[in-house]
Amino acid sequence: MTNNSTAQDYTLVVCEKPDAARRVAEALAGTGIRPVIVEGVETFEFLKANEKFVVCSAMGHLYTISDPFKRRGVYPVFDLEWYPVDLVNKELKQTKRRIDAIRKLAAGAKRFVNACDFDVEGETIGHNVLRYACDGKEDVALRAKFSTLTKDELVSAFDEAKPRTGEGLARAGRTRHFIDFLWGVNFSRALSQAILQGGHRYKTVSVGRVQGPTLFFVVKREAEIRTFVPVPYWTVRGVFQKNEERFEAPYSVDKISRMIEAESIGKACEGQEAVVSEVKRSIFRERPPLPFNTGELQKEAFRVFGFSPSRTLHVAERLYLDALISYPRTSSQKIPSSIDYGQIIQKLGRMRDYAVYSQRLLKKELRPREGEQSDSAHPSIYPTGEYPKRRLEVWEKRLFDMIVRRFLANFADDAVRERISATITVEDHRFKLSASRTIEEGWINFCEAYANLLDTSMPELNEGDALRVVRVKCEQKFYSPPYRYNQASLLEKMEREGIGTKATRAEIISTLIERGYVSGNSLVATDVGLSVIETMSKYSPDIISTELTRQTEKHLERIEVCEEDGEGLVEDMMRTISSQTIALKSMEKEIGTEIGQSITATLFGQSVLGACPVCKLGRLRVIRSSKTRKRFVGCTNYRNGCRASAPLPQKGVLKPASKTCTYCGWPVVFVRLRRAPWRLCVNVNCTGKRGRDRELSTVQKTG
DNA sequence: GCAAGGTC
Repeated sequence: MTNNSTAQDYTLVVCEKPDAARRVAEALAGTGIRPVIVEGVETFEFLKANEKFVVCSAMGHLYTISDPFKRRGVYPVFDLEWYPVDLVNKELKQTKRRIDAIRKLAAGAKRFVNACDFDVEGETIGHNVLRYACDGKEDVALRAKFSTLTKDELVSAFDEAKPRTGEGLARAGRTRHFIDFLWGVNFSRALSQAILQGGHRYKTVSVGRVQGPTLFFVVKREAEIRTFVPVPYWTVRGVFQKNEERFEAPYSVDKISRMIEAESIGKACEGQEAVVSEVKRSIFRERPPLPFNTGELQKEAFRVFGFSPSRTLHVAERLYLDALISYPRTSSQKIPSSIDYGQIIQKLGRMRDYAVYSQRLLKKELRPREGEQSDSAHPSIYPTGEYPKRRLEVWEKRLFDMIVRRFLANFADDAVRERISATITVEDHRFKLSASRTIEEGWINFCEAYANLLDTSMPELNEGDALRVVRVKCEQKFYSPPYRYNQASLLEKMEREGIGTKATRAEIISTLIERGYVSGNSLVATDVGLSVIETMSKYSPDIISTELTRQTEKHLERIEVCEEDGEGLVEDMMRTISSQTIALKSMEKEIGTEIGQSITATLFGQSVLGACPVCKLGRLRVIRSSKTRKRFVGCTNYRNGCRASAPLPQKGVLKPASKTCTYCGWPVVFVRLRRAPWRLCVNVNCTGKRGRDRELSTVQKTG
């Protein structure tokens, strides 16, 4: 940068977040930084080689796209505009202050530097701020490119900053915003409208480029489980005796597909002599676990504490805001030397729980184990060494401890383990036994509670030992269906498929749960989830396929390097979305009835008795009056005028029958009260019931 | 009361 400024001139530096602004200022100025509050927002002023700098920051995206008309019932919408996020989401007052501050500072600035994270979203954040808050400075601003917030890198990034270098990146980012809004908002509106048209009450139903495929993963798994046919197999285990000790060892083939084969092994071995034909000992090293990135921390906290990924991210966010850990949204598995880990380890040594480990590490050369993945904006998640200034909540303490111990373990020695495996031979059949144990704890000692390595044992066997075959056990088993996803394994699947980001995957899973598409600890696809997927596979298979993300990414990469401008891509997508939503709209009522019914079934579960014979649209369900606390049958379509209702016995367990009443078509329930279940058509006017009404009223009186 | 992506 040139140095021809007067004292009033200044360079305005725009960072992505407050934390980055402070570090940029510190790196460039060294000392002499003056914090200045503008519109309630902290900015930093300093002189560098006699040139004045003001560093300010956004707070993530300050601008977003929206439908200018905001009529949620109208779809498809294609005319979208960029807006300050506080106009779209009124809760975000903070971002308005940020924009005001930047606007004020921009008025007096002579030069502009975009110093947001150097990636697609960062470039977009900077571009939009320069364009909308600084009156079209996006083309004249310089771009400082850095991949870590270290002093050396920041200094050279500013020395080499050039204008118009991120155009492609910004265009890719802005296109991504458009694409996600077009697909997501249009189809979410279509589904929500359909449900209203189908005669059901309003319920938020959504799909999107990431939600769609993620839900589809769960639904596909659900289908695999429901259609799973258990196939039998047999296992064979030998019971052996050495001196007085009896023990079991599994056959060398663990699953045998035919019973006759398994039994013939038994027959061949029983009553025979067995010999320990081989004993192998091997020593191997177990390397320390890799540093935490967002996904690994979420998976580990789920495995050990049962924390959901979104809870983990929230707790980590708190720890970060309290300066206890580094930035928690990162892909990196690196611990760069620039973070001065020696000092951190020393500081951690002042905490009682970690003193021993700290001392041990400081005696040796510090070299962390690192993983392959990196992140352009941040290193892995590590403790800062700061002492908590408030009393941490139990869950915060747990996560903090897990992060500290993982960090310390990264510098510790390998663990040394021993594995023993023995082969027992009977005629020409072999049985296998093995065990492993830790010889030198190394890093395991640093995080014993979290290490996932068990010591196992086996009887002491030596080569040549003669054994008695006491018995051979054949057992029939069945192949099991695949496991349902849990929140951690679904997150892992999203990572593998490359959908969502480290910061959003957890949130998207939470959204699927909130929408009622999936539920439970092991994620079961609900009826709503199933019918949303069924509908979309008919009308817009694109939005539930990972292929949409794949194709989009391919185009975005070309846009990034200016081989494509993105306009053709967006137009193509608009045409697709247009025809798909029109097709869906023509079937709105049918689709809505279907999804609406599954919503009712999912939300009210067993309380739904069956279709309403009066309005034909709603479903009859058991309702408990909030006034009288009594239960009765009502129609889910009550809001739209259906007054179908019926009294119910107040005592006893109700179970809907699968068939309707042969006389009147109303639902039938089984009532179980003390004695055997009693079959009841809920319709008081049922023609098949003459004379039996007394029965019902008697029960009601007793209730 | 709609997406996904930043960030608090």
